[in-house]
Amino acid sequence: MEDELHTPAERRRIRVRGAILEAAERVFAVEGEAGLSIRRIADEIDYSPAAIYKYFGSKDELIDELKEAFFGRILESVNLIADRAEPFPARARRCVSTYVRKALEKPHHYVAAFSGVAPPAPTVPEGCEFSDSNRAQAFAILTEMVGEGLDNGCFRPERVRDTAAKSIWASMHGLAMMIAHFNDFPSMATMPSAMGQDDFIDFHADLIIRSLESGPTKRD
Amino acid sequence: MEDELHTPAERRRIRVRGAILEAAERVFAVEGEAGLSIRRIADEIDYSPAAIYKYFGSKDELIDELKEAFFGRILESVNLIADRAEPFPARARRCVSTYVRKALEKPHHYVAAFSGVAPPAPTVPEGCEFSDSNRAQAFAILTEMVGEGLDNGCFRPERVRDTAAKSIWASMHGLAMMIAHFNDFPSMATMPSAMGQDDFIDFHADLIIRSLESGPTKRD
DNA sequence: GCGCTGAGTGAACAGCGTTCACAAAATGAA
DNA sequence: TTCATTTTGTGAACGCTGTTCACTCAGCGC
Repeated sequence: MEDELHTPAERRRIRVRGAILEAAERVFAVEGEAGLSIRRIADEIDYSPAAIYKYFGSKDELIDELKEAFFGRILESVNLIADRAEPFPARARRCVSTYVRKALEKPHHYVAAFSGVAPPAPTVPEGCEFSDSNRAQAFAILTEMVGEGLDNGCFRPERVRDTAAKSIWASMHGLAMMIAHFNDFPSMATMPSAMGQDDFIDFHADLIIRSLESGPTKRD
Repeated sequence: MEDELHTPAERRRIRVRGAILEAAERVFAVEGEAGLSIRRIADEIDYSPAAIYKYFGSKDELIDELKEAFFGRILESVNLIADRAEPFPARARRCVSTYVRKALEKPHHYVAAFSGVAPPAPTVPEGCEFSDSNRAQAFAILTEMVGEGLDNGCFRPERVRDTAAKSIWASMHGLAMMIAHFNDFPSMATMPSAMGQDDFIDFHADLIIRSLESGPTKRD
């Protein structure tokens, strides 16, 4: 593809733009949306705050790019698992647990990506953080996975694929949010759990996939 | 109990405090955390911004009270269902769907309540939004429900109660967040779904409970 | 009436996102 | 090279935010 940009001006531009993103990423990962200010980024890269606006239309636009890129990386990892040669229900569980683990590598990113509330009216999606592309891809991966389970005879056929896919997404999203929010989940301070975080992710993934499985509940 | 406060000063104080909370609640429900400022509340109740600080230590403290109260109301509703005389797996599903529906009555409240990220280190829980009381209650309701299912023989006994309870919480939390974030979930713009939001909540609740059920997968 | 405690206020501080007029630099054309 | 044009970067400002502080004033016990 035509990725090479020739003129020095173009190369300088994408380099500075990259530096802005990189500084923002660094601060955001540690301090979250609260600790990230335009002036902070400007300090970090030795530019004036106004300079940022030559590269990004607004702070929201900049942050959206961080979120989308991160979410894209999550999907990439899940895709790698989904395409692997591995017996099916185990592979499905692995997709779920991979999604959750990847999301938790940058909790601030993940939580922020889902922190907006869409307007209730059927207006233009203004508050929505995700590009249709990322949403569609997440959805496509899961739908394909469910379809495979149905073809295998591994999943009950009574429900349509996309509904089940969305349900899976909701459940694994919920776990990622829970762990990100309560740092000690599942072993909360008020009521400790015998199970560690890593085992719990696997347990949860198992429950999610099991809810779609057909036949007697066997376990490996 | 001794709820009656006698002196006029005391009564005036709780009245003004209530007015602040009520104004904040009103603005917050419609415009979310972004639209809620101390000056806005002050305008709404015809006080000066500084006056708010005679009643609340900080804006965060005020908002935390809104979130906790709302979450408490959700739990109240779920508790009502949990205590009802209804055949078991159906009642369990109803608890889940009630939680989600209640949460979605004020999406801004619910999302905001879970939007923080806890610090990774084993420090004092500073960023945590929930009082131990609310967390513990949510957890207790679900644990008791799972226990009942185990005693019924309705649930598989292979896992401990509190682990399953937390898994349920995560899954239903995920659905509430998804719907709050994507206003059109589950029927997203890129890939429409045949199922409406209400039916989807029931479907998801069914999947969650089903994942714990023992025996052949029968449906009513 | 006197003193005191608490409610309420206006002004200010530091920080925020953003804009704008302007300087400096890089670019393309002659 | 020289000139004109476009792009990149800046300092200062605007209006907003949460919060503090010295201050006034009303209500209360004595």
